[in-house]
Amino acid sequence: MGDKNNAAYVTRFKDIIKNEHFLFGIGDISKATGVSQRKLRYWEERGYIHPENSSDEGQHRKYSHFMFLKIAMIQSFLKEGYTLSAAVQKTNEHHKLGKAVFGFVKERLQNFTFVPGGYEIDLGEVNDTQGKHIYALIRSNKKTELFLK
Amino acid sequence: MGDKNNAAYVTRFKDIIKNEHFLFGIGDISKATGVSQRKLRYWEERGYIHPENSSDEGQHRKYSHFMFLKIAMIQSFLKEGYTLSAAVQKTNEHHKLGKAVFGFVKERLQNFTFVPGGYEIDLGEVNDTQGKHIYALIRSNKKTELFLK
DNA sequence: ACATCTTTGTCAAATTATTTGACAATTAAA
DNA sequence: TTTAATTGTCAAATAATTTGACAAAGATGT
Repeated sequence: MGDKNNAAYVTRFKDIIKNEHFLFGIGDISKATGVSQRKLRYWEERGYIHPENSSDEGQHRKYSHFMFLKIAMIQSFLKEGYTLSAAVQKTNEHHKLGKAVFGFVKERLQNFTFVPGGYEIDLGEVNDTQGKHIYALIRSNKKTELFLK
Repeated sequence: MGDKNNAAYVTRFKDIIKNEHFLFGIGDISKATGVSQRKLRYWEERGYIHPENSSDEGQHRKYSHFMFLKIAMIQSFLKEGYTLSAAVQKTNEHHKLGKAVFGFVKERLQNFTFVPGGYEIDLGEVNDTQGKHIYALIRSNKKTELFLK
């Protein structure tokens, strides 16, 4: 159980991560994924990826986090020997996984308590457990533990 | 239980999110947080925030996701009426929460199953439950549910 | 083996975004 | 009211990206 201050902090934190909408320049994506800018423009030309730009937001390509994950995934399959179009197909099979995974934590973060070396995070109620919540105990240099309370 | 293909996908996905290291330009941060570039440079001057640059990575300021969260949090406190130094202090109280929260999901993602409208994600074993795992059922337009299996 | 197609690299000229330094304007504190 | 802190604006310079073009490399098909 976090105290009142932590609840406010979490509310603020949740608002930020829930609404975070950041974009990367092509150079940033290239460096972060190891895919050259030339490749990125070609993939765009082929219709595999899309920058996210509105007309009032500058003339440079800007990519979302979702697109970053997609690009990294395509690259990963390419490295495995897949052809480009196959890599794109494999990537698209679960193109919503990233949204789901990160969306999960953004939705489920209820509260947190500061503990020695880290945090205990309340992820909310678990079905069929008489109202028990699942907590993640996250400490530096230790494997995260999950427990019910 | 995901099948063999999904386990490989998750491994790849985990590798990407675990090692993701992306950086934002100052314009991107400014747009994403609503904090002007002038302000960001002033906060840097004051020692409150730091771009992350190595000498071989260009001359423009580049900020990490962690720094993005910090900046957004400071802005949030400022909007609440705190002085800049107080906002920074409040933000620094839990400067590791972001790392903990996102680190949790990166560490704990075990596997996933595609279900109608979304995914069922296995987050691994829960203490004192005879080896049961906690699953998140994430579907579009539905609240995420957690259950033990 | 050769021809064709796809993909990636390189480069120049132009454009856009960021930098620094400086000063002004606004806001907050004493 | 004065002083200090914070933010806005601007010019000149520099860095990063754009587009178009062509070359080079790699893959595919006959």
